[in-house]
Amino acid sequence: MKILIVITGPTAIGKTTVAIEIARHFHTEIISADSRQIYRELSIGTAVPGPSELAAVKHYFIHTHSVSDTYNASRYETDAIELIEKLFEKYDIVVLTGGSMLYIDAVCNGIDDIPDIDPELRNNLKMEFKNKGIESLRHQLKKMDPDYYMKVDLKNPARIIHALEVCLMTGKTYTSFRKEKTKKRNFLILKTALNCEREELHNKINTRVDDMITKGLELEALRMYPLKHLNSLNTVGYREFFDYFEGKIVKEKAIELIKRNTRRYARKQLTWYRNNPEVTWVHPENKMQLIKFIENTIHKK
RNA sequence: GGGGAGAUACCGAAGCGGUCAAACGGGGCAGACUGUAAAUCUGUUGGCAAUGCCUUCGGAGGUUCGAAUCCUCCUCUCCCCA
Repeated sequence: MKILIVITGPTAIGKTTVAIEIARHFHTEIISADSRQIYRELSIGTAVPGPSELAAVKHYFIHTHSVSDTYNASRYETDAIELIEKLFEKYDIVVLTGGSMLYIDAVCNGIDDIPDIDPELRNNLKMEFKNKGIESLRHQLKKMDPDYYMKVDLKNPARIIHALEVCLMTGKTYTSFRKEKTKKRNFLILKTALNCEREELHNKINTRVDDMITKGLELEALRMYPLKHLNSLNTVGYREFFDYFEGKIVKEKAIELIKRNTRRYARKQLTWYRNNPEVTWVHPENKMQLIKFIENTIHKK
């Protein structure tokens, strides 16, 4: 039986270090599940593994794309599954690590097939939202896909726009694409997540952000400033600096906001799996517990 | 030493006799989530055995059927004049 070991958890908890130790222990490789570390222009602000870490274990999906490429959870699913199958020809165990919960979900459970959306169409809908407000979008969705209209969060423009763009693009309802069926994978998935006391996590986040600043996050963000409109740069650590560059806030405020927004991001990540019984929680210092847990599972199978 | 302004929940800040456990903002916490997901959106935020009860609006008294709101004294902060 092939096993995919998922190691996730909030940002700054120490996933990289743990994943490397686990991968070395089981003599295998690491697939990154991080929606921002895939961009080669982003290093400091996304805390990509350093050269020595990348040399210690082979990593995939780090710096593989450009911020101007379109990438999303569905593409990641396709790419990752293809890679996982290839790696399983060589290894019995593969490690998947990262904090992008939707990406991990796409690999574990699959995501429905929906045609690619024309960027212009999306833009038009965005403009419509800006000019006419959400009510106009709701009204259209109610007509085009009443079933989904009943289900969606009607206050969330992103959801409504997405459903609408699918309807307009395909001429079919968004509901018709939402099979919501969990895809069966031909390998076992072991879900683990790292976590610690909230205060400890906040300390880790603060020191990490300070560290990013000394490493030159400001300059990295400045280089990205001309591309600030890209979704890939709607990212904690960059957008706060963009506001600073535009004189909207002072630098100290930007740094403070990066810390706050990172904390919030960590909280959202925790919410994703907190009540999921499939997930085994481990303290990042407790690698032995994690290794034992994995070995026990292997022996049972 | 003289004059003035103010002390409100985690923070900032409204309220100026009942409809106040107290607007609003921030922060915190909780949650949703299927192609933008480090995104987007929502709820909650004195305590509890909770359609009610208890303790709160610097402190101590007082007026009143009733006070965060009025009066007296005290403590502290800020500003102006000396």
